[in-house]
Order: sequence, then C-alpha cells, then structure tokens
Amino acid sequence: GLCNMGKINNAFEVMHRMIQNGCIPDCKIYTELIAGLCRDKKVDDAKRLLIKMSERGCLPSIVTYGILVHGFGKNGRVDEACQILEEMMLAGKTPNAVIFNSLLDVLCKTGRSQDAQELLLLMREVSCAPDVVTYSILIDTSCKENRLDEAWCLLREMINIGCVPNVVTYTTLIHGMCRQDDIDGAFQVLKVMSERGCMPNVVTYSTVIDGLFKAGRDGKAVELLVEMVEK
RNA sequence: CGAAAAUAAAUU
Repeated sequence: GLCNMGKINNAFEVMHRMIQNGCIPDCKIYTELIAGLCRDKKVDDAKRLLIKMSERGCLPSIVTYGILVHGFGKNGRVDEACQILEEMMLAGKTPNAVIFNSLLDVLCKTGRSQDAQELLLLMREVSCAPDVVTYSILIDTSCKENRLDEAWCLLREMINIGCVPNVVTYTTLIHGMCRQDDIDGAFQVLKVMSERGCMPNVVTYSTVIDGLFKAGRDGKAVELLVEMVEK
C-alpha cells in the first residue's frame, strides 16, 4: 500500500520495524519493495535489494525477476535487463511469457531486431509459448516499421496456432493502417473485430477518430465519436 | 497455504 502511494521510504520503515519485532519479511514483501523502487526509477537500489533478499535466505521469484527486467528495460538500460534474464536462468528459474514479452517489447522499441529475434529463439528453446501479448508486440513493431504485410502475416499466424487476438491486437493493427492513410482498411478491421466478438474500447475509437481527423475527414470523425458515446 | 503482485495498443 505504501509503495503504491509512492511512499517507499515508509514501506522500508515498516519492513525494518517488523524485523526488529522478530517478524521475518518473506519473498513477497521484498518483491513489493523492489517493485516500488523500480516505479521510482531506482533500479540500482532494486537490484541491490534483490541481492540482499537472496543473502537473507529469500529466493527471488519469477515475478521478482520480471519486475527488475521491466524496470531496467523501461529505464533505457536494456543490456542490464537482458543480464537479469541471464541471471535468473543461471539461478535455475525459467522465464515465463510475461518476462519474455517485457524484454521483447523494449528490444523492438529500441530497434534491436536482431536481439529480438534471438530472444524469440530462446523462448522456443525453453518451451515458452508466445501469447497474445507477444504477437501484439510483434504486430506493433511491424506496423511502426511500415511492414503492414508482415503484421497481417503475424495475425494469421497467431490465429492459426490458436492464439486469439484481443482488443489491443486489433487496435494496434488499426493504428498501423491509419498511419498508412488506409482509413477504410482501419474501418474494415473495426467491423471485423466486433464480428469476431471483440468489442472496441475507448483506445480503439480514439485511434480511428485520430486517424480520421488527420486525414481531414472531420465529419466522419465526429460521427464515430457520437457512435462511441452511444455504444 | 494463497493469481495478492510483473508484460503489449491511441492522444498528450
């Protein structure tokens, strides 16, 4: 609770007080503190706490490592994020899809496609199945790098392997099409997703509305805004 | 003991 309120220091105070009272913090408490530190961009402190918890006999969980990977990645320290992944594997923990996805996203967003490909291979090696988030990240990357054909291939591929696209996946594609000035295509996707039982949300609508305004189709944009409010 | 806790999309 204190971490969520941004009061990390108070959270640490509580931990120290509980130790004084003979109550031993468990892995989850350390994990929360590490998350709080990462949220405050204090990733070095977070890393130190990971080491400290191990020394105190608390093994970091897969979630603890995930938080750190994400913390380093989101703070532009991609190599160190990769390093945490290696460390966890050395510690005998197999990364799950959340961790792979987190790292995959920063690799893609920083243009390190070679490393991203290698990470996908590693994911296969450890039998971690790509999920809807993995595909959404890849589709987003293809779209932002103007490879719409590739994005569509990925959509087909995920459906083929039984991975169901969700509202984020479709919204990502819609955004990609708007960026290519293919507003009509974007509308098609908007229609298709609903037909497949995936309801557009406020982000989906704002993506299309933004695309319409940028294409100078103000009337249509307002029309869609009204439709969104009505629905 | 415990899914209590970590990842992807628009605008800014």
